Amino acid sequence: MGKKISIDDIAKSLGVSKTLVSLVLNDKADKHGISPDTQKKVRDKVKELNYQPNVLARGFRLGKTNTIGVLVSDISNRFYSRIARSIEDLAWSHGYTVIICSTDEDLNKESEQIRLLRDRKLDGLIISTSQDSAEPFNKLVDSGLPHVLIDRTFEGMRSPSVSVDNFAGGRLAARHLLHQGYRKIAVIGITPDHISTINDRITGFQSALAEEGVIIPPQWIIKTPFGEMDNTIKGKLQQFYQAGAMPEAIFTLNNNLTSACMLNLRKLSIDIPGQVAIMGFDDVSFFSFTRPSISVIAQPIERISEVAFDLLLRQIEGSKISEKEKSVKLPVDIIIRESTIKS
Amino acid sequence: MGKKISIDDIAKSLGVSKTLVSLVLNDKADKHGISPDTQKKVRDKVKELNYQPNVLARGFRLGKTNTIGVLVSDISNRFYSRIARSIEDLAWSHGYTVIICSTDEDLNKESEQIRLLRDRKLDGLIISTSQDSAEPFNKLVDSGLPHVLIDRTFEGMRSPSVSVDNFAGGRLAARHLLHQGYRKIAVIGITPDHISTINDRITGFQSALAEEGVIIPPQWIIKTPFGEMDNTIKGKLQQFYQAGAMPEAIFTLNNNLTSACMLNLRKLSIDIPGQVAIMGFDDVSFFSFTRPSISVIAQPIERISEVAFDLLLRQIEGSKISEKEKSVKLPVDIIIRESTIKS
DNA sequence: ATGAAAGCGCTAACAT
DNA sequence: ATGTTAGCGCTTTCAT
Repeated sequence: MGKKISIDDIAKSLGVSKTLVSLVLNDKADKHGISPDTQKKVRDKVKELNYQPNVLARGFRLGKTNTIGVLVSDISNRFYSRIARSIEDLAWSHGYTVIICSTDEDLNKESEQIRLLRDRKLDGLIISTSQDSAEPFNKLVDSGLPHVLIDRTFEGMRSPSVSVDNFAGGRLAARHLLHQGYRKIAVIGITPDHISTINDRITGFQSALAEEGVIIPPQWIIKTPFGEMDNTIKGKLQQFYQAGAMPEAIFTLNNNLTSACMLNLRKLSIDIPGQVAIMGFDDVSFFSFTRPSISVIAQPIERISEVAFDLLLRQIEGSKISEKEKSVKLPVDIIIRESTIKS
Repeated sequence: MGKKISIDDIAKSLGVSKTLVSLVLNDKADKHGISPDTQKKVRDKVKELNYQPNVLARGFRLGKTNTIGVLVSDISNRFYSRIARSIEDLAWSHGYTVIICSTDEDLNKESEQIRLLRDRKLDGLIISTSQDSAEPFNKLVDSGLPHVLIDRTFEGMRSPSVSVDNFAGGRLAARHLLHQGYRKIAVIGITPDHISTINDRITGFQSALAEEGVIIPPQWIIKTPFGEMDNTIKGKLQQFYQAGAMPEAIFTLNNNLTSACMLNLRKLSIDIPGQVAIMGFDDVSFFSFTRPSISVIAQPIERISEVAFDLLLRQIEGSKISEKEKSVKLPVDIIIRESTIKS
């Protein structure tokens, strides 16, 4: 309706300078010794005219947008949507809005998105990366764009990161399975091959198995392309089934894999855990009421989000992050349900 | 590394005016009869210097940001995260980024977010609203901010909207349940009371039941506050159970309710569908491999997103939307699985 | 076929 | 304690 009120309008209607108004509005009035009276006058007028600062002009001037970006492989994946949700809450409470981008595990798409978000002068980025090397992030560090990697990281990377102890998670899973008496165990992960979380989970898993002299044959370490999950899993499962060479247990490396695996086992009328046990990585509320309910390694989602946001905010605000704080590794939990319990 | 290149830099290094460069960059060169030669020179230099336009300056000047907002009650709800994901893909393919906001079913929070996004000069909004009246949106229409409501709408509202035929969905569910021989049926929805989707589902459900002379007693129409789902449902279920007055079937009005209901029934060791049948609204992939798998009314998520984005884009681009197109209502499907089949 | 210059709304260095 | 002014980088009207 009414045309846009600018800072100038309110300055003029008060017979003061816009500097003054700007100062008051940005809480710098006291520092500049502007009298309480004038301050009040300004604030009153702002209310009266219902002045809304032009955020774009401000951002343009300052090169700051109060917006952060969250890049994940797929926002409709429950793990990431919960992370996004937590970050969103934290962000809003600090006056930031969040832009969400799904990268589809495509490293070029991710680079493109980072470029675009950078052009838009986002203040910072929280990224679960699909890159295959630390290099792009070391460049990011050099460029000075605040960011923190979550979930997936690289050895010896200079970017701050918060991840989970995937290796320990793998070990936890293996120990439990071993303890239940399973020895012939398959693992299902996703490609590409460089995803750190997947690899750490696998190596942790293998290391604990190895201690008991158990080795997973190569054909039982399955990796499926993102987007081909269902087909790959269906194929492999059928193949095992028809060959009469089903593993005794399967360790699925993220919640989508767990679901896809359950679904296809179900279709083949294979009993869980009677014929195959299932152990998943990532908990999802549904897993507690499927039948059987599903044992998982659970990640501390809220905590990941909190630490990541804190690390990001501190960078944005210009504080130095010490080397110690730079790579946070959070513990995981094992939740034992029915899908792995030998009857 | 290198300091930021501006349009001026490239103008100077070419000995031309920045007008010229701007014209070329915005594909208005031909209209202004700028020679192909010069155009090429400009484009080459842009590449050479790796010029990145300052999006903020541009947005400031134009009052346009190539950003749209998506407001939903909770981005970690699977239904909304899938909608968000679809919209995100569409948006990116049209050069837009998307800001996501969760409103927690809080109408004030939603208003606040709309205000903030408007201040940020977002080009448009796609909203699954928590408001209790059409009024704020009629104001939005007047204010000229492009937007479209999804999922939830109001009668006689002037904003474009795309929703699903919730009434028909309710009927479909009722018919199926009746056909299976269930008569004593409870319904679980969420508060607040004005959510159109919930109400339409209920009235549709009741209308089909009524045709067979079946009436749901008031105490079997349960509504739980968002955020209290689990507790409310647990309480009610226990109460029914202890009173020995379990309904024969329960119609849960969104995917979270369905999950919470399944989970608590499970905890009480109540057999589904033996003791109670469950029919849900909203499909989730997990529902096909829970045991029992869950019958649902499924919504066309991709389609909702497509239509909504199209409607929004056309507004942003300034085309008039005809009255007919303004309220799109999409059909729903019923997916019959095990949770409602009488054995 | 091309350029000069104004101005979008804001902040901050520099007066006074 | 308050004001003047110069820009941030871009688009666009109006000249030439």
